[in-house]
Amino acid sequence: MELRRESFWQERWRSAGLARAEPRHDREKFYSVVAYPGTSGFLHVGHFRGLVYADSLNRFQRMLGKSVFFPTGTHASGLPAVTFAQKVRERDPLTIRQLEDNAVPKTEWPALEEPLAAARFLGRSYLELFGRLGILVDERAYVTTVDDDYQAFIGWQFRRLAARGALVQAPHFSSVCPVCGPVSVDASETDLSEGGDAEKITYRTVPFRLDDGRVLLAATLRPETVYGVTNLWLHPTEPLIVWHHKEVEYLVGGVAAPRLVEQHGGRLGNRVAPEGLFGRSVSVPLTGEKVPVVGSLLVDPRVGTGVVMSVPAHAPADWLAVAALSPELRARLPAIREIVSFPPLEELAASERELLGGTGSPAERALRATGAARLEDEEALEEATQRLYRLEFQRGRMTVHALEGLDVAPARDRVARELATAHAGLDLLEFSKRVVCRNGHEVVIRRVPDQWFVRYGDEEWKSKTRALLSRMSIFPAEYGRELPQVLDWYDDRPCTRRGRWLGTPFPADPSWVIEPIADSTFYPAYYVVRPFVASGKVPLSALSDAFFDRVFLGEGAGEPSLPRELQEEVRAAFTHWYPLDVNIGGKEHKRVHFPVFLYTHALLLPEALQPKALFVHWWVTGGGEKISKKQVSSKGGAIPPIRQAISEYGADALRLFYLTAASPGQDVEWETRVVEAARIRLADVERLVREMRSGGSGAAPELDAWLFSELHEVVRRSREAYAAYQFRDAAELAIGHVPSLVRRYLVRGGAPGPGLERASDLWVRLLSPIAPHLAEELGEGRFDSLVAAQPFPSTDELALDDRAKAAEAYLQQVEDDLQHVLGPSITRGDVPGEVIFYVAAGWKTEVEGWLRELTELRSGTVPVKEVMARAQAHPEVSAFRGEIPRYVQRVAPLLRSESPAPKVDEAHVLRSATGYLLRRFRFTQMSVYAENESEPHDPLGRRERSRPGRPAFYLVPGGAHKP
RNA sequence: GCCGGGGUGGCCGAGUGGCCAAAGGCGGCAGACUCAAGAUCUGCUCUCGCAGGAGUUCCCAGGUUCAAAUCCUGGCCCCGGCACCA
Repeated sequence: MELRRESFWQERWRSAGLARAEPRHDREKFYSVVAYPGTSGFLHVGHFRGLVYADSLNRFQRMLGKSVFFPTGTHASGLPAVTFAQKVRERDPLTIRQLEDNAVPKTEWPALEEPLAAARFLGRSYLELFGRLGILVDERAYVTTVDDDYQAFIGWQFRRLAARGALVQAPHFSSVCPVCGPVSVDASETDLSEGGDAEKITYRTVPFRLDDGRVLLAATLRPETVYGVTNLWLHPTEPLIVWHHKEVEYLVGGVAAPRLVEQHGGRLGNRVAPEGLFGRSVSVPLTGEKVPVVGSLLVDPRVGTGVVMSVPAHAPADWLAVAALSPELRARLPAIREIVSFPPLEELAASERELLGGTGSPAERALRATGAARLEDEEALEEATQRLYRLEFQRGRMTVHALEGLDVAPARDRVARELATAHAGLDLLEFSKRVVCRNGHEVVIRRVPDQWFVRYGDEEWKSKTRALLSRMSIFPAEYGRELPQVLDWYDDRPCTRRGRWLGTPFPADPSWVIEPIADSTFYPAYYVVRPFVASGKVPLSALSDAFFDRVFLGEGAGEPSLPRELQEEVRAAFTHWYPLDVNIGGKEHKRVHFPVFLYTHALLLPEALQPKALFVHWWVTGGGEKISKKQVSSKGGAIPPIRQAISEYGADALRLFYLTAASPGQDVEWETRVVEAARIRLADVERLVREMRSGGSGAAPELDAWLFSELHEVVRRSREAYAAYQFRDAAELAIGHVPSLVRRYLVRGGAPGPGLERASDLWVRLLSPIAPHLAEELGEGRFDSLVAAQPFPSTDELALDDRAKAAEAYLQQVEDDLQHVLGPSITRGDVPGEVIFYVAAGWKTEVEGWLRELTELRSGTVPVKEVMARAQAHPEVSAFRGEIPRYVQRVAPLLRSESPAPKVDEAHVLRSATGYLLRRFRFTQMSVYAENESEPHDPLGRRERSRPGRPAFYLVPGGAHKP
């Protein structure tokens, strides 16, 4: 099939209105969505996996006679389009390459420098690409999240959430570029040039008061160790800065000071040289003990507050630093105290035992185990620290009086709380690594005192969501097992941002913009409304809360400016398409989109309208990683742009690749040779179908009966596969299994004719959800409509003929055996001879039947006696008493792992296949005897070998035998 | 550490008690076709055997079973999430 024919068929589907969803109350419906793409740039081959799954499923459902609704939209909210536009403005090389790859004329570039325009443009380009892959989308429902009507919908949704108590305001720490505004720190790095994988770390601060009233503010991740502090460390030369906060003068490092101001307010004061502090005492919070301040190079001024608690018994670095102190200094420190104990050694794992072997403090023992002897042994010291900290947290128990008997983990929380109550409780948040925004500024963490949250942590709401989940089907099942746990840890989520984001203004305070995850939890509902708005039937001005209450909730009298019937029509459309049958998305949605989607539906809709299934698929990867834009290029990049891939391999080949390269719960590596192989498989299918129709006399009725029986099974299994979201199986049946059946039919002497004509028409329909373009091409002129509008094959169409199937299975077994014996000589074209078959005598069937019964009764032993007893009572079998014991000995062990031989007239099957067998194995002659026929030619005594379903045969050397 | 998923032939990847030496694809080998290459077609692709057989395999070690890639126990390793940590 020529690839340009694909666009021809796409046009035909369009003009036939195949994708247009009309509520049909006389039919079942099917409504699915794919998580809509964001607008960070052009789509690549990694984006289409879910869409192809969805389209195949939708096409299947359509062929079942259902009315199908498949809308899409574009998720333009947030920063991606802003960043994209900016990169266009800057003529960023990678972005320019994308524009060129996607054939965007230079004259249009200036328009894309504006974020909204860029978002809309990208969205249209997505829609166009969907079409090119043959994905049927109802474009009348297409919407972007920056459209006015969508924003009216989101406004309603948030007012509804607020009315149900689902929103709350609380302080929050969010990532901000001090110059450019809020940014999102995540792996996609849309807003960043560096540090997308950074995590937020929360240090607890611990105030140590000097006798002059100033406070040295230490930062720690292990506040419970305050009970083991012997001194404070400061960097020997780095100056400190005074931080004035609520009447207190804190002394902190120069890096931490501005961070603390971002997060807690206050103002900065003078610099203070550290020298003046060395040797002075500070008092330890909670214990009141006095400890000295000491200088040490172990302090990294960039981390924490630059004021470090020294806990030598439990921190290897502190132990080393204390050991290095002069004796005079050393003498001023209080005794080193151990504050944590461990379970007895025998209860620990080997690696833990090794760490804690020997004597001395835990820090000392860890140092010994790792071989770290000096602060400069960075690697070993790091290992000692990591392992000890982890072990203390997991297995340690507090021994200090105030916390005695508590495990370390709860002790840590308790001390943190006590410090917060007794003192200011000023946490310090820090990134785990440098984070830099797109424009090169370092990103900071800023306290936002009045952040809006969606209350996903609310227990009542959560349990409603759990209940919804328990009623749903989740594919693949592993994700279903994972989801309850995801809900367990789900907590309140910030839902608004301030800054130059695209999105809907937050209703209660329009200075906030609703953030991108939060505006995409209920959109399948809006798709139903959108066509009414797009067509002008419902004006933008009518999209009031009263309207949405009426349509989605069935509450209230509706929007007064709209005719009542119209609103009821929209309401009816909503209740027709809802509940959503399935939401399809990639694995990146497992912990973000899908949970909030469930939450929102659980809250807003009654049970009957809540979604029915989730389907999650893994990624298409390049080089083992999620495909990045950098890899995608028309000029020799590892991965071609989707446009190029389509024109090179064709939409159907790409679809087949997505459907068959791996099961959904598995990443699949993009490999052009595999896509190429898919293209070739399709070409084979096409050739074969054309051959099937080349006219001819057909085949023997038994062969047709066999083929139809096999196809009957194929149809049944296909339907089961789609129902279970096993797209790979469905595709493999249509593309792999059917051709092998047809080839067998042909090779068995079947010729094109009525049987194959019929089979081909069925096959074409089977292909339609998988390779829809090819199916149309092969179905052209053979149906009363487009193939995509034909009914999916039904098992009723073809009779299941067990006898025909059994006969063919028997013949294949015989062929396998012959093939095995003849081996590669056939390929080599060696001179074959004559073959003589000996079909097993009837008594063998009888005996095997008995054996099957008996072996079930007495496993393990060979029941010769029982068989003989039965044989005595059986006149026909008893005639062969002499042969039975040997036969039973040989066959009994085999039966356990064999299924019963098909019941067929073996001699008849072999004789009817004579021509075929002669041809296939190039025998010169072939004859068939019954084993107990009077005088078959059998010089080697082969006939004794025969078993039911496994005839014995004798390959006459050189074909010398003449009967 | 907790939870979830996994470890299969040269590679990718199906397979969850017996029709499994294990689908399909990729790669490799041989043959057909071709002036040739490519594409295509056919066969082979764990070891031994060359009369349809035998042996050894599905991370490792045990176990259950007449029968284990599949079930159980223990261990090692990998991935994801959470927790923890620097």
